[in-house]
Amino acid sequence: MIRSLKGTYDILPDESWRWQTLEAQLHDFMSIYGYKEIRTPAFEKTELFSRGVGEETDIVSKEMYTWLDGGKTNLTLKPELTAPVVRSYIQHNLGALSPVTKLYYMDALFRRERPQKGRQRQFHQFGVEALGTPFPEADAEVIAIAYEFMISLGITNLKLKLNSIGSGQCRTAYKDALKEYLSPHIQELSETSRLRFETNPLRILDTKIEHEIELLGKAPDILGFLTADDETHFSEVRELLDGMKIPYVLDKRMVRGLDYYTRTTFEITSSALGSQDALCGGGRYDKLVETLGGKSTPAVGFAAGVERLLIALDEIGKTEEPSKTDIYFVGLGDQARKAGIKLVHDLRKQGYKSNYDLVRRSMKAQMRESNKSGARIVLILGDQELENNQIQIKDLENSQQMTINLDELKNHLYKLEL
RNA sequence: GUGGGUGUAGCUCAGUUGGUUAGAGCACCUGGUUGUGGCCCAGGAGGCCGUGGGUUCAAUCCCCAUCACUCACCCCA
Repeated sequence: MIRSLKGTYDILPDESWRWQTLEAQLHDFMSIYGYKEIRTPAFEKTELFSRGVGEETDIVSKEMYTWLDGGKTNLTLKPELTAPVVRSYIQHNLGALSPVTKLYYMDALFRRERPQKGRQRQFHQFGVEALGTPFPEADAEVIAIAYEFMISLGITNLKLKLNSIGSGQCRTAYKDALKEYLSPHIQELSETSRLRFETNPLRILDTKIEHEIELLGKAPDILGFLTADDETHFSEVRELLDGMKIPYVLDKRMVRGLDYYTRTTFEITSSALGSQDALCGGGRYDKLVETLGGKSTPAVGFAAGVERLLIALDEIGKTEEPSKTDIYFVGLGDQARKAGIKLVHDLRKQGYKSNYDLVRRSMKAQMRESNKSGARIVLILGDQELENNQIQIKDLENSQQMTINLDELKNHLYKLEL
């Protein structure tokens, strides 16, 4: 038997309606905020990610599905969505149409990791990017979208974590200060932390090892290194969030895994998830457009994990699947079945969700099927009714049944508000 | 890449201290007289007990390997 690959899975009919619902909610929500959808290809040149996301990140260094196309071009299944969106933004010069470009997406992405709860190799994210503005209003709007969308879905136990990692100059200064603080303790650090000490010291802040956390408690504070401008920006973001009554906690140890972030970073977690508890992560990336060859364009955005959202929604109880069918036709005998097919065809053209038996089963079986289908109304047609141009109409909720003239069927259905 | 757990029916799981026809619940199918669902009752279909090897008179059970799934680490959505 050929099975789906590790870390990939099928969304089966029992599950797919939840995805459809979520997608519909997303589209509605984004139109309220004035964001437009963008869709980019499933694969890109590898260079886009190594340059955009950062050579040293885990994503680029060990998680990408990369191959040589036609023996010469290095391609990669997208492991991340911001870089492709920015690539498209530059390529089509979207910035020329308006000072601010507000985009959203929902898409599949690919990372070669060991799967676990809330982590697959092919998974889905939705997210937004607001390109073209350096102002805190944009940070606040993007954070508000992430937070309020989850609230609107009914997810509880949300925790919004906020931080600022400053911009260029102060980051360099902070890195030095952090290294200076840590260097006398370098023997106490774990192997990975020692490696990061050389490659990317900020990531040491991410550690989950107890004694390292303790050690870092006395480390210099990144907020103390922010330039005056960075500081103003950050406090305005907070002020705007306060004004919108969006609750957050400051987490100065939160450093996002991708290289392109500047200033504001944030993350939303939920205790409904397992160990992979981040529902959403994002922040400002003022240098990325430039890095990818566009003109200097400040921007801010986030991405959220769709599978994780669905897990969180599971925890608060499943919603009912919307009714599958309204009308079920039960036919007795060849003539009636044939007449029924024409009748159902007609009803379907009028938009009624209607079904009939495709395997020529007994009446009892057809009645059972009608019940299972969730139909409210059963139409029963046999030789007797056929002769008299009549049909039986049965309400499955109260078991009331009556014989009506076929010509009056539409009126009856209309009255039932189906 | 590393570690733990688990592989028996479509699903959730029993079970055999190694012994001949491997079980339950749910789901599915067919019936319970003439053309009527849900509840109930009866019957039925559906398993190389993950795969390969070893021990044994005998393995679904014990041993080894392997694969898959799963959770966790790393990291992230």
